[in-house]
Amino acid sequence: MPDLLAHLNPEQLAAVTLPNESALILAGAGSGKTRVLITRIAWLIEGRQASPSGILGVTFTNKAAKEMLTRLTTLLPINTRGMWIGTFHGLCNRLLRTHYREAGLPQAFQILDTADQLSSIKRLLKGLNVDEEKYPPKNLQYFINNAKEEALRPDQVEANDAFNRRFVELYAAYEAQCQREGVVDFAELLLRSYELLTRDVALRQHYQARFSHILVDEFQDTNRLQYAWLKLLAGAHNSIFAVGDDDQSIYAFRGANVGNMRDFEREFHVRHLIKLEQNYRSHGHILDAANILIANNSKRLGKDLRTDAGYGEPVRVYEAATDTQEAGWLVEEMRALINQGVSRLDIAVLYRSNAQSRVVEHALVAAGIAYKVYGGLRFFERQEVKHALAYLRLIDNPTDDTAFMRVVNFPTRGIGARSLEQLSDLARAHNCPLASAVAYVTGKAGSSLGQFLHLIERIRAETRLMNLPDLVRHLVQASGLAAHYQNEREGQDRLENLEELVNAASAFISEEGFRRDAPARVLPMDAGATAAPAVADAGADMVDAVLDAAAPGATTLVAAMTPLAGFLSHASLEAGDNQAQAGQDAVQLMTIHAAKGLEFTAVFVTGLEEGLFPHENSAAEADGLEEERRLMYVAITRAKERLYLSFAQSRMLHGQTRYNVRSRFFDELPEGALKWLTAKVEAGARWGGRSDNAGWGKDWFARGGVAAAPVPAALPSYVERNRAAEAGFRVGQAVFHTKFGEGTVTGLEGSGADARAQVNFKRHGQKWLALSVAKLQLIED
DNA sequence: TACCGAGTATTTTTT
DNA sequence: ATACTCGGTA
Repeated sequence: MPDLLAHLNPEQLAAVTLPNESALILAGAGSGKTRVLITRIAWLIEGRQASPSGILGVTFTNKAAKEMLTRLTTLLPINTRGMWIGTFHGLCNRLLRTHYREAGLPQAFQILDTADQLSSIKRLLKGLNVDEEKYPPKNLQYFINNAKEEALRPDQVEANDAFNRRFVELYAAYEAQCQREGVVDFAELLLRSYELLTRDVALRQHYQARFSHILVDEFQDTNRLQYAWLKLLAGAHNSIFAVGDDDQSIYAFRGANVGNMRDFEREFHVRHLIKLEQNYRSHGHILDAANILIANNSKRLGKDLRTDAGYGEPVRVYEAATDTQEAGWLVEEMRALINQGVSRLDIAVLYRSNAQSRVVEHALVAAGIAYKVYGGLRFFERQEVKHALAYLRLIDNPTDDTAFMRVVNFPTRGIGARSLEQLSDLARAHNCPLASAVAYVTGKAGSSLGQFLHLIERIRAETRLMNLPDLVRHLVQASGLAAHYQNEREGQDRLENLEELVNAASAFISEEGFRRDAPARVLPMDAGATAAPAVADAGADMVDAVLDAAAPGATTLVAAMTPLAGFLSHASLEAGDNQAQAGQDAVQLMTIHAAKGLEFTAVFVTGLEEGLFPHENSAAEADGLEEERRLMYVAITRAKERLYLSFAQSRMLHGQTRYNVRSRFFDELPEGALKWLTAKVEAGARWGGRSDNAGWGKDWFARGGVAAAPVPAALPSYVERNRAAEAGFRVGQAVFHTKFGEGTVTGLEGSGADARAQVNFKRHGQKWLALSVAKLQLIED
């Protein structure tokens, strides 16, 4: 036991050894929060305060869950199998797989990822003849997910106008469609298991009795539903050990609710709020910059990072004339670092938005420096992989219409849009899956559809006793996917990915502890679509059958899934790596969001310009600026030894040159920690005396916004821009248009007769208007 | 059915 | 600039 606790600092030690009651650990960047989390688990188990099966560890990403599990295994010689450690979604999937009947789901229910969900919604709208212009599928998707994350079913959503009432109706129709097809989306995983535990008292008590210790990572990122879910599992007696950092909350835009931290403190009567403020990552100047910057935020729980490392190098600041020059400069700095022996892997270029990577990439290519861009398509999201998965889904669940539609005519087999429309009409008329509706289609269309169905049934029969990798391999051939990509000019990569899918299946079997020769599916489903009800009724047998086939000692939880169902869940829940090219010693390029949780010896934060970072859109959002500042805080705290901040006076964006001012964040950093590589030009001097720094209201952006940006006199558009400004047009300005009504200027561009203003109208959204034509009136306030 | 051109929309993203 | 979607035509 002493070993376990050795090398912990006093705060870490206090956190790890807290008594069994709910606690909030405010863990700053680089303060060893993961270490505390896993040491806490190990300490609980070693001291026999908890058994492995009493532990519930929740994270947001699969990566974090995996790391927790691996580090735990190195720390403790025990087997971690009894523990439930995983993502919210992964754990909910487990719960629903185990209790699919109580949850009202078919055993082979499948998980829709975001793209699947969207195509499901599009199909729904088409079937109902809904005007997609008026009710854009994306908006409906957002509406549905939002409602679900507030734990609201259609009958609970408040709709005050006809428009929203229609949305609610469509939400209800979408739910019915998912239920009919035996699929759940991401939010549904959470909501279903939340409702299951709410409704089923015995089940709830069972799990409450089991999980005496609940530990949550990245607590600041939880949404309302996740918080409610945790609360439900905790019940009256279990404790929650919540670790998080309100200063690193950067996901409000997708529903994260930092307020959960305060609610948690209050509702769980947290007596111990422990702050981990000792930072083991960054040198002093870097930390100072981070501390001073974040102190500008008002809604904080409060925390200051400190380090034993010296001040180290100052934060270097560079002002470039253009984005190209900025990229050129950073490549030179990078060269110097590499010459000093810094590994390329230890150098990162961070930016606010993905579009900014391009100019940096160009410079790196020209300089011959290897680099890696994060954020592309992930493995399981590639079209060829999704096609193969759709076949797999159809084999496992014939009622999955999303999968059906995806591959019914891929590779092409002469089934056109007309036939499919006819088919979906029939399916709707008979209220049955597309696969079953094929029987009602007559004529030539009917026979091609019949052949497709026959193909699926044949593959299902042929693979009945196959293990998962063999099944996947066989399917890739039998479906015609392999032949299709062989004939395609650019198909080589896709073929390789399909081979990789076989490997992924193989790896999945090993990782999950399935016996290698266990069949991928256990129950015969050869009767096709009509077999679905029988499958749903066969639950207990199925579990026994899989248990029998699974590795000795495998948990029921894993065994409650067939290898195929498990693999399909895995594919939806863990989309895989999203790096462009893996391997090799390469410089890392990514958005700041993607960099959260990572650290690098040297970090370049680029594009620090008003409008870009803080992003102009954040002006319109509640607490938008504070979130941008937290993002900046995250960016700064990624750096261990060297931090470079840069901005450019002009930048190519959306095919247009924009002139920006340096980010306000420079004014919030301690001058003493900075070293300006270019002369620092005072805001006042640049702006012809305009250096108002009033509070930020609805026009905070206007102070440093695009239109007000000082432009070197030599640049051609300067005079015109000024003229526009003289006319009173500036970003943030409220305007009125006779047709579109009230709005706010969000951008200005062009010159003379071409001068245009971008206006965000309250009722009509964003529009570009030519100033010479549009009758825009200024609204004074 | 495949390809082309017009139109459009470009903050951040995990599950 | 660019990437993606959609609808029309070969």
